[in-house]
Amino acid sequence: HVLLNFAYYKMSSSDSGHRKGPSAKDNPNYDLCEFLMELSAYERNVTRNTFKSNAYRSAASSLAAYPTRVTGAKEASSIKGIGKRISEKIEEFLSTGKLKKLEKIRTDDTSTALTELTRVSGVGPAKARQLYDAGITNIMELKKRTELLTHHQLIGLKYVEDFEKKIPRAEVQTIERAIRGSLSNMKQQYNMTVCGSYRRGSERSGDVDVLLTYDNVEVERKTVKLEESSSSLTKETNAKNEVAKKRKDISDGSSDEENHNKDNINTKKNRKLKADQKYTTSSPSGSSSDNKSYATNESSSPSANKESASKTNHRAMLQSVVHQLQKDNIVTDQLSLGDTKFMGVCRVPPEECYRRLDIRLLAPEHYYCGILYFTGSDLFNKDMRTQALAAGFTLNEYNIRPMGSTGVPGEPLHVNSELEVFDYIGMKYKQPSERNM
DNA sequence: ACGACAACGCATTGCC
DNA sequence: GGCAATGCGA
DNA sequence: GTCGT
Repeated sequence: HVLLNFAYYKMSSSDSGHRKGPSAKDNPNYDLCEFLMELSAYERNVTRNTFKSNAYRSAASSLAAYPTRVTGAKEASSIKGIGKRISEKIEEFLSTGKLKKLEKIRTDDTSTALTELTRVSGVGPAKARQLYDAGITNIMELKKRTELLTHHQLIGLKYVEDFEKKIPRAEVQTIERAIRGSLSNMKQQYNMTVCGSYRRGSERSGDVDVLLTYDNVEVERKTVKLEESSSSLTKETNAKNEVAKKRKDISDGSSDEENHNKDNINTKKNRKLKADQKYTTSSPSGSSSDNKSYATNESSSPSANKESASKTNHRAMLQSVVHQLQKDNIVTDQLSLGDTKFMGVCRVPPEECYRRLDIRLLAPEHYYCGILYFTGSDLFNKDMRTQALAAGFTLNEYNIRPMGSTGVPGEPLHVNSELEVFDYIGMKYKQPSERNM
């Protein structure tokens, strides 16, 4: 049962025991939600029917939000996401206390094995099947066959127990402080917000989801640099002006509810242009005297435009951040690392558990749509996107754009706070804690 | 009866 | 080597 | 499996 809860939480990344997060233990249909989630896991891991799996999960989610105990099939099928087949199953469960289909699944060796193997992060339905075909039926056996695993899966195996444990709110705060402390020692300063269910006020989180953005002055400086070293100036000049404009927008930005902007101080040190700065695209060169070893690639092709330049910068910046966190013994392992997203593992002693940590690096103009999106909840986002469409906008994790009459999205609107997004689409602002849907 | 069910970043594998 | 497809996660 | 067309 622990296992199934895990699968559920893993999918919903929501909290529990607070507000009305799906399947809080006090919900009157808790047992029904549980068996639906078990069926969801079965469809995912065994039959590999994602849509059925999602349908069961969606049904469980609706049921979790239902205020009273369901008493029969008729009542059940009135709930969104619950149709004929599921209401029949609910009926069976209510009258007999069990489900024949589920009893069978529980005793099925293949099903049991696949579900167990997918406890390992990085092992999905396909890999689990592959391992099972190789004769591996549980985690103990898997530990003897590590040559079959990718790097991600090895880390997942190493911490399989820890990753199933929820993170108490106080510990998320500890981790947050540790990261802030570590990053404050870098020359490049970052704006940071911890999102996910934590930001919605949850007492327990599945992982720590950090969003970072950088101050535009840095981008501007580099753009200038590119401009100087470039033979074709037009594009770069435009890019510079555009960035400068946005920079102004942000510094002018009225107060937002979290004061993000304010704790991101631009010290003179930051502004100082190191003429002799060594830019490298590779090794962050380790030396503690040069934390700011992310780089522009000066030797990049002369036609380098804004996009390619910022891409290069992002990659180096995120690498630099991760490097710093490793140096300070916060990040212990890495699952993946790219231009915009790091996924890995952290631990802040004296805590013994290793925790999943995600870091996303966003361009400043994407920051507020980013924290909105990554704060969730999933259902809240879905609802908000729908309302956005109704109001003539399209909203995603990067920006909000007006929908032209042709159906072609227009240019992204400037956004300097979460509130502004709500305003655009005529929605009353909701505190993060009010977004648990 | 029948298609949609979100879209995407990163790692790995498959293919040329 | 390069690019597409696949798996996985969230 | 459910929903909308």
